[in-house]
Amino acid sequence: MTERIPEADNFIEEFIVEDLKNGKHGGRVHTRFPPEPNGYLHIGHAKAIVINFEIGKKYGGKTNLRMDDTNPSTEETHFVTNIENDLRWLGYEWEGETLYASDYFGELYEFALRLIDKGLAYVDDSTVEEIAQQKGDIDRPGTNSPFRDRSITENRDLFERMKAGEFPDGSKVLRAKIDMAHPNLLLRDPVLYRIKHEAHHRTGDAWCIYPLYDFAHGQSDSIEGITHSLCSLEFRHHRDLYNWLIEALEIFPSRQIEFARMNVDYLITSKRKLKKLVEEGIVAGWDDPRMGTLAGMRRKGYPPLALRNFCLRTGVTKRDNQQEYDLLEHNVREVLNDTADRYMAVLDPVKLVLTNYPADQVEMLTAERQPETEGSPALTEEALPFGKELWVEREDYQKEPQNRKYFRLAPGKDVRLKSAYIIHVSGHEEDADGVVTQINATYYPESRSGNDTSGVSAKGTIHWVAVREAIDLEVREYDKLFTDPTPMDHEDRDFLEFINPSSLQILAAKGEPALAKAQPGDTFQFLRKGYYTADPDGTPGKPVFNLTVGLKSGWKG
RNA sequence: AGACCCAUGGUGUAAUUGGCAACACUCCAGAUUUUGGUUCUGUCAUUCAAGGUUCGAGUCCUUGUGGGUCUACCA
Repeated sequence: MTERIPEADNFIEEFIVEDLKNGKHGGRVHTRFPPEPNGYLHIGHAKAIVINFEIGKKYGGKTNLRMDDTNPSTEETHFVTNIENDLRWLGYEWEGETLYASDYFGELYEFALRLIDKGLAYVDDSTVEEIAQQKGDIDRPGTNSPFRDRSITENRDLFERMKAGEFPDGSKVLRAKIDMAHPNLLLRDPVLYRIKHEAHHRTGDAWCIYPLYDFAHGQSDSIEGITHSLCSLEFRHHRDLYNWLIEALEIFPSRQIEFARMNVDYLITSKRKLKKLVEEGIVAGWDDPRMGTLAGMRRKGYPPLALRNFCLRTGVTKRDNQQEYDLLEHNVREVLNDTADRYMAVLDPVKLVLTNYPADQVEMLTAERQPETEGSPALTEEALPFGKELWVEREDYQKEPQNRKYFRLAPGKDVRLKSAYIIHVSGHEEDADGVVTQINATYYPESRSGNDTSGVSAKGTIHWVAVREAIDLEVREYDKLFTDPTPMDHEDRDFLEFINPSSLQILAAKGEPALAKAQPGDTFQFLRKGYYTADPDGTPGKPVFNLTVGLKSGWKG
């Protein structure tokens, strides 16, 4: 077998390549994504998912999905299903079944016993406050617990009785016996097990003692034979404990490597804050398109490929980073430009009447739907009704344009109606307030799209919808949820002070009839406006569309 | 303040591990365009500071500066 090791693209892969070259673990690479099933996945998780799964894929390895469910108080099964859905949607399939740290409770308990037997763990009767007190300070060594020197026999007995349910919550914990003066506070006799007489979402009442993160995560990695355990920077200090436990327990040496989590402008990734947005009714739910959750971005219409590209292209390093919103949106547009079919919808309609067009005539034109891709022009398909009365965009009309380079509707202008005719604008009617109520124009009968013999040239092209055949659309125009790119970074102000009051505008729009077939999740480009995705709230009679991302506009009028 | 981590255009990431600092996004300008979209071309802009090693330093060393993380019976 001649194995070629792929070239490393970042420092984590450099470590992996190094391990591979040294023949470590027999050339095996095994990563994992270990969410806690107590909330919804967000863009930050997406980054971790992409890193873990892509590395697994790249180096011929495997990636597990493991629920880090060691705290019965906060975890629920329905989150598990959600996480699985999000992962599949993102485009990843994990190795085998979904795994659970709680499946290892038995082994973990044995590990604890092993530690006790080695004199490396003890049962402590101190209270939470006392333990915090003993911990010392950042520049003050801690002090030993009065229970630190219990005999192995006594520790074993006490721990077994903890498990048997003889003691109430909080009365005892199991602690590792390391060094109360260690510069890394995590090694000052960390708590390994706590008593919680609570039912667990999977193990039910089988246990009343539960391991803490530091005594569950690394051990789960070991049990699963994870070779590279990738996590975010804030776990750096845990690595010392992670390694200490591997040595003490003499178990499979998984290697923890930390990378910087991804931050994105205008998006928050704090579970607690996300929850607050939902609970205070600031957003419609966890899947509100303004949320940085995967569910929200899915509903907004972000293609999974765009998210993967975004995560991949922003790289993997150890420095704090703040990604620009523009880059996220660029990745979304890039994918959608290649994949979204094109339709016309008028978001802010005003009536346009073609005075020289027969009143009862309806013409079926053809429109280009598929986007033009390299080498193949846009395909022409699907009928598009045209008539005397049309809806056009209010902002596409100006009574007296100031800019000489304005090419859209205005008195005296010739403008192309996309896929239809060129028209000559004669003028408009307005109400007492000067608001335009109708635009009048004539059309050039020989200028029909596809066989234009009129000789008329129009600089501008606008979208439109035939009044009689138009269907009603509810269009939800989403904007950024916050007015500040980093609402969490203000020590003196709460992030809720930066809520964008106009992050959602609901529009009564007019769409071409073909749009009636839209299924929830379908994304289209509304010509000249943006990409819109059909929302589950829509009904057959009245589709609802969410703004996924707007088109860029080079117009600086 | 102790330990640990980090520092390259506006943002993010590269630089064959000591050999002409580049790519993407953004901005701006132009070409093409029946979407003021896409595509194409071009412009502006970068190594935290000081010292040292070296023919040569973004890269190695020292000191400093700035930022981050850590004192939950959460993960």
